[in-house]
Amino acid sequence: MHETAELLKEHHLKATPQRIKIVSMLEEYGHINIEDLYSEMLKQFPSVSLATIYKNINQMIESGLIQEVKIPKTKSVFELIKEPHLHMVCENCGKIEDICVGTDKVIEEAERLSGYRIKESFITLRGTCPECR
Amino acid sequence: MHETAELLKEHHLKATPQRIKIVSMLEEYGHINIEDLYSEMLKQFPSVSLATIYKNINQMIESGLIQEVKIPKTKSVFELIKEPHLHMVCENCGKIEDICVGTDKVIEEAERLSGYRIKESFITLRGTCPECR
DNA sequence: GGCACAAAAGAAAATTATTTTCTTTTAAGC
DNA sequence: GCTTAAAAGAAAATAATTTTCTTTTGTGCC
Repeated sequence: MHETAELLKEHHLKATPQRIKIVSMLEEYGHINIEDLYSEMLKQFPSVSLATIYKNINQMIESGLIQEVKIPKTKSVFELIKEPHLHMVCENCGKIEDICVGTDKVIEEAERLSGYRIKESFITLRGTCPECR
Repeated sequence: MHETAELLKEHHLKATPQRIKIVSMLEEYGHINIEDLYSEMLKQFPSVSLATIYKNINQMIESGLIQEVKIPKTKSVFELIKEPHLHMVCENCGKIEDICVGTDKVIEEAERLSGYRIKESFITLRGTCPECR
């Protein structure tokens, strides 16, 4: 059995063709929004329902397989959960890239200044990518 | 004329009572979502329309007076634009606090690693506040 | 202070996004 | 292969946001 199916099973989700496709797309594209997910799915599953997309995305979030990335001024995208990273968004071409830079410093200082115990960090930086300059 | 009206004028927005109230609330609460904005407005303007809230919020965003803060797992809030800061969200009580900690280090390093020219940073940290521990 | 007018408010309808319900289909264990 | 709980799909329902249109009002100007 291929790995994507395994991944779903580990998260207590039945490995349906639609789900396998969703996860494959997340692996392929890294970040994808509902609209693109749906139109890509339609190519392979002409009768797929948007409800199926939403239901699956929500289940995958609940099971801890993926997370929503809310981006200022843009539609949310979804991504597989992996090691901590930050998001670079190009305001020109819309591309989103992960940067695995140590965010420990900000977190540490914010924790000290605020007295909060920080569990998760969501960092999105906007600017222009090298190709758009 | 009071300062809030001045602020609106500077942003080329007519100083209507409804707008003055919205800005006052943003000043008072710091962060507020559409729902709370609406229910607070209703107390003073019983016939205010949700469309008025949305239209004004959008105009204020366009004019650069406020910005939307998209928070993972929660409704967006709006805030007056001021000096750069990050957001601390308590996952227990939902409180949102601004922390004016230098985020320059991450930005600098992300810029170096990614080759992007960064213009804006959106940093949200989730955890538990001192009162909830 | 009163007038003129563009802009804003409010009401209702329209659109878009998301969720729910219900029936049919299917993956997974035996 | 058979059973069954879970998932897919279709359609309706709900929620969120925007648009349209008419009435009202803030602002500049006299």
